[in-house]
Amino acid sequence: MSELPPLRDLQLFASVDAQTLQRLARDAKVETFADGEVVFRQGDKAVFFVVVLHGYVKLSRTASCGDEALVNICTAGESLYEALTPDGAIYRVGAEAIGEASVLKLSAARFGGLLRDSSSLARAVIDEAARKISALISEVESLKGQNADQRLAQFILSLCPGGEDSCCFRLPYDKRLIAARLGVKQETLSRAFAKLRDIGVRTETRDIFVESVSRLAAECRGGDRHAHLPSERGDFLESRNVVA
Amino acid sequence: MSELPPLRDLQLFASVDAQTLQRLARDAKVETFADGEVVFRQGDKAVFFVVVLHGYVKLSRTASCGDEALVNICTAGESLYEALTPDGAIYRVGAEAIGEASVLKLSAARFGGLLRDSSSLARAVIDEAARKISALISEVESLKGQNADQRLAQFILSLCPGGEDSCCFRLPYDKRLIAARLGVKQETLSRAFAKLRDIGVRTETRDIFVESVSRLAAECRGGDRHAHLPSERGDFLESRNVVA
DNA sequence: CGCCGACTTGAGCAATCTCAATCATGGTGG
DNA sequence: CCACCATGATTGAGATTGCTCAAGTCGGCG
Repeated sequence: MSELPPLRDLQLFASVDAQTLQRLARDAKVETFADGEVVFRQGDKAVFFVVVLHGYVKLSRTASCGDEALVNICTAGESLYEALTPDGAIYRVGAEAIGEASVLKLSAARFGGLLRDSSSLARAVIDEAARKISALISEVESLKGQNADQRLAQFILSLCPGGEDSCCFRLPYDKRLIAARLGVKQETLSRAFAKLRDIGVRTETRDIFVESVSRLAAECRGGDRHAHLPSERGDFLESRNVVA
Repeated sequence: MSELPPLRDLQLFASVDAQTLQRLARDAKVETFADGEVVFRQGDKAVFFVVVLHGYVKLSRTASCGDEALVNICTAGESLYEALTPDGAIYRVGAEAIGEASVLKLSAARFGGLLRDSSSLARAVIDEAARKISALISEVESLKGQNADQRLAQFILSLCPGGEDSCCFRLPYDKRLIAARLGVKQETLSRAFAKLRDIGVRTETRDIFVESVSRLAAECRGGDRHAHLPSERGDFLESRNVVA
């Protein structure tokens, strides 16, 4: 139970009116989780609307046959909106902290009420949903149309800070999770990393060094086979606001 | 340009207040399309919020390398919400009629304004977004965790009318599209249909006869390997409303 | 030192794709 | 009525991709 941070700083609430923000703050609870701790389970009654404050929270859905599909990895400022069923009654996916993480919990019932009263809050939620949809469409697109190597290339690309054509940075979480996120087995991911080595992507445990971001971007579009149309950076991370 | 149908009858607008509905109707345009006609193109400026009135509209996204991933097939009462980018400026996917179809076009600018003024409309959009998210999560889940046979089984299952354990019905669109929807090639789909024949799913061109729906449901959970946890009907089609 | 977890690598296998041939089926024009 | 074609669907054979299982490496850390 740590201090309540200013809600205004969260992307989700950036343009919500002050009064609503104040009301939200009134019953907001902050909770911290250690690595691997469960935020909520798939099937639980959805009593809270949850927003990530810091760290990463993994959303995954386990099918009746037992295998688990990673749905998203949410980070600071994102809600766990996609965890809710369309009727908002239960969580359709489970949520678990990756590394230490803290979240904001808002009473779902009260949140629903504020949604009715505040158009800026409603708008914020609509924008948030649009971002989630956008990210999911990107995921479906890459699952259907790209092989493991290309998906990894795109993922790394999405992590590259803009600006320089060569860059280095650290992977946000371990390779087991990256594999799950890309929808492949760890062994396959490992081999994909090996292939990227040939086009100037060096990896050292968790550190990545990209020789040429543009070279990498070309890889996403299919190695060397085709090569036209302007590049378009994939959005494993997203931003902005929606509808009209 | 046909008659404007009562907006109230569309699932999307079912619980929107009368005044807003009236305002929506004021500038709503109905447009009809023949099979294969383009409703809008990927990258177009998003000047309309579009809702399907009847028939099917295919949403697909073509990557820079040219191959096209089917994102969704929308039917009566559904909006083409997921076509919008998070900032609502352009369409991130293209829309095309499958067979004859008609849609409602609402000025995006005006729609945005009404969204601010009417909490019931905002709520309707939030619910719609939640349904889209739910469907997309199901799709990601099945792409990551199931093979082609299981995906087809689940798809057919989602088309079975409830009630009887055996049933027959007609496929809503041709196998080319079903293949795209499931993310496999037509040949693979054809072989998957052949396998389902062994477990009592007979196909005659476009007509399907399912001997035992429960037998089919078992197939989705992994053929015969595992068999616990209560069944849960996949949602290629969805319904209901959201967020506490 | 020795174990453990995370990662890598190898070899064989299964699922899916690709390319190509074949088979309805429905419509068209003679 | 029939020959002919176009389209969608099926089937086969071989190439690819990714998976499984198993072994091996590497870096902490007790």
